Amino acid sequence: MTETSEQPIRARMAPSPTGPLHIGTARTSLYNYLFARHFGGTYVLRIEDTDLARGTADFERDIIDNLHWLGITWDEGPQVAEGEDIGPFGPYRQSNRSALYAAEAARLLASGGAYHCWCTPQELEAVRREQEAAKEAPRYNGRCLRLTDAERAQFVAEGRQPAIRFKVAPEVVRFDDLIRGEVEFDNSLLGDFIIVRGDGTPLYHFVVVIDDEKMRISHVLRGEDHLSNTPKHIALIRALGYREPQFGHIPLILNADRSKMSKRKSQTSVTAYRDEGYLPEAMVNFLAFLGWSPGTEEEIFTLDDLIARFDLAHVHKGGAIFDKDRLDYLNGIYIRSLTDEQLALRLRPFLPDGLDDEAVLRVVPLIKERLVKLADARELVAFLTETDDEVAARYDVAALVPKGRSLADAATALQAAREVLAELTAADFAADVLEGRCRAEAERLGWKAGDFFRPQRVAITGRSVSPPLFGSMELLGRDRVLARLDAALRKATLQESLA
RNA sequence: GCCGCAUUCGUCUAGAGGCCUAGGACACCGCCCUCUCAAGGCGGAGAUCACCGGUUCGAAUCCGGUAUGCGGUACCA
Repeated sequence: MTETSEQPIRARMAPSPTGPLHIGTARTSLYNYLFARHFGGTYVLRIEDTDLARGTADFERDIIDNLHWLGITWDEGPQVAEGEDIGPFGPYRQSNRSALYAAEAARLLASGGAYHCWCTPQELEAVRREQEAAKEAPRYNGRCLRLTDAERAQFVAEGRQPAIRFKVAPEVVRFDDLIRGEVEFDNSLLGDFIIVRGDGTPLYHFVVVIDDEKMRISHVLRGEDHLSNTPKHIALIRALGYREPQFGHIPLILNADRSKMSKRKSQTSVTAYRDEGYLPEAMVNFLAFLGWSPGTEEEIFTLDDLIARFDLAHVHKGGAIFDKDRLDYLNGIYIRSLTDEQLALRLRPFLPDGLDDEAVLRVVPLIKERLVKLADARELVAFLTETDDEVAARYDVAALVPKGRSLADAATALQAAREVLAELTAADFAADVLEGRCRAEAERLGWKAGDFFRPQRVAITGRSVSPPLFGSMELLGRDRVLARLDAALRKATLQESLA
């Protein structure tokens, strides 16, 4: 396979801190990580913060934190936001590498591989419009390549700051994409492009090539949106005398309408999913399968499983829609695979402080298989922290009444249950005991158990959907259960007397 | 417009010429279980493998064309 070249494998992720960690970036980072780890290679994090205003520190922090959250680790690069770089090829933030870029630009200028361009944005825009009107490919017309010394002097005198433009050789560029196979482009269609702005800051296409070379990157796995950019990069690589890494372009993650996943149409920040209570295990498993499969029917994979099994041969070529239903399903699987102790720990940040750690651990068995996301726990356990009044205020008396029964019936059942439960001591208030008593009572009265339990469920939790009734009662304790039953009884009789 | 890439159930996918009357999973529907809701079990529906034409005894799989979608075409990354 092509991926096992003699070169040591070095892969990288190169996020730009222009926003919080994006789902697409996370997936690309994951694939690179899996690839590097699978082959025992080195993984590098490079922050692409060329020419970005301040305020990016927060985004860098978000990106690094969330990559860590996903379980992705790297051998070189900043390990924490604003932290020191680790690794022999730093600095790993492009904002700290300006001198390198300037030197390489000067080298290209000296060799004739690039030239100064004095054209203003307005002039370029005008040319572009003309070309479009003439139905030509819009590309640089090469004016500044043919400038006379006098013209050049004139621009300098005007105080114009030249950009640096790369001279693209008009040749067909071919490369063997790790995922798509042989791809070829005609670079004569490209036109010379700018690599350094008039203000001296370098552009993406230029710095990415320099950094990948200087950081000895052997394999560049990136989104398919870069496929068309690759011939530019190869042209630059050749002009600079660099070694060509292997390129692989992975399919895009799509919005529901099949366009490239975007903030406008989808929830794209990893943090947002994290805040909803998705588990990193589920996220990783889900993301990995958006564009890759092991080639079998297995579908539950931990990060380590993925490292062991990941291969480029099974990476798809077509894009994949981000299907939240499937993420939900996987999240449930991973939630249920945790021990109660582990789940309690993960639930902690999602639950009110009023519930102590002990209480959280006790309620976990009741809600575990009812959780799609960790945040769902809030509503499920609310009855524990709500006051008796708050619970009573949540429901209408009609909710107490089982189908086919009257309010008077419900009151009777409630009263009967109250009496049976009141006989128990606080110490005997255990789910199995409670259930036994209530079932016996239902039978004695000739009620179906489910119907008999309904008014109690509503009275105790304030909701007609709740965790298992008797477990809930046990957690609440004798006094509060009786108080809530009494409150329900009062509501019912009050209603009856009004009727 | 030009260039490039892609195209199997609604979705994620298995599939590398005969094992495919196309398999799994999610979602959906039904039944079972059941104190509600879930979880779980069982079953159902759902894809003329984008289309057309080749190659071949045989094509979802190979070739060509078309269509559609997406991406790129910036002094964005």
